[in-house]
Amino acid sequence: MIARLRASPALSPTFFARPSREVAPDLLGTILVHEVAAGLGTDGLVAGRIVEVEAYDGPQDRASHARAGRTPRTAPMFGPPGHAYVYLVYGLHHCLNVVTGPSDEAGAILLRAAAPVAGIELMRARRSAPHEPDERLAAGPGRLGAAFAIERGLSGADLTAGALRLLPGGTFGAATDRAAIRAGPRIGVAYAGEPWASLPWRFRREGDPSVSR
DNA sequence: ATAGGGATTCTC
DNA sequence: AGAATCCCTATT
Repeated sequence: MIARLRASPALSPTFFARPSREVAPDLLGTILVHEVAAGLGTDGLVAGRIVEVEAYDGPQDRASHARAGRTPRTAPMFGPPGHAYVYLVYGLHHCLNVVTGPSDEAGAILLRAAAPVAGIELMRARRSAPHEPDERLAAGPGRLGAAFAIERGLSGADLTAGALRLLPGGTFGAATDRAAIRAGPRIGVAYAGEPWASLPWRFRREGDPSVSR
């Protein structure tokens, strides 16, 4: 399993070069992999199947971090597709996004939850959650960040090549069928006002136990 | 320089 | 329901 994950080619930049709300549902079922080099304490490979995402658009989307235009923190959102945008929320949790659309047009997709497929004990150790069921270890954007050892230094990293990457869905096990995808409003964006707060830009696999609560 | 607040999670 | 906790962004 680990060897196959290491050998699999990642999704290409062209996959991400579309509007975030179009890429978002296609991300369900893809596999997030992060290999951390030995010697850092919590080294090893972890992987999980993406089961929940949220699309964010450019400055016109008042729920998006791009609403203030290009700033030091959000610069990756205006960069090339397929790269990471990482931020710290509430001073506590690191959240991982994938940048979409062409360079100079802001767009990103927040990875909100994944079903663990490899490195499960490593995820449990990083989360310091000895009694958490396997399927809940990356159930939520902050939990996913901790389980996958996401940090701000990864913001701007290329997710189509490198230690942190996304693999196509369907390669390992069944592909996610479109009928099982459910759309709804994004979480925690009431401050954006209408219509942004109600747009159905959160996508998840219906009934999957790893979706956030 | 400083104030206000957040794309969350855990515990009480 | 409330706390934890840091850094971003806008304003003075």
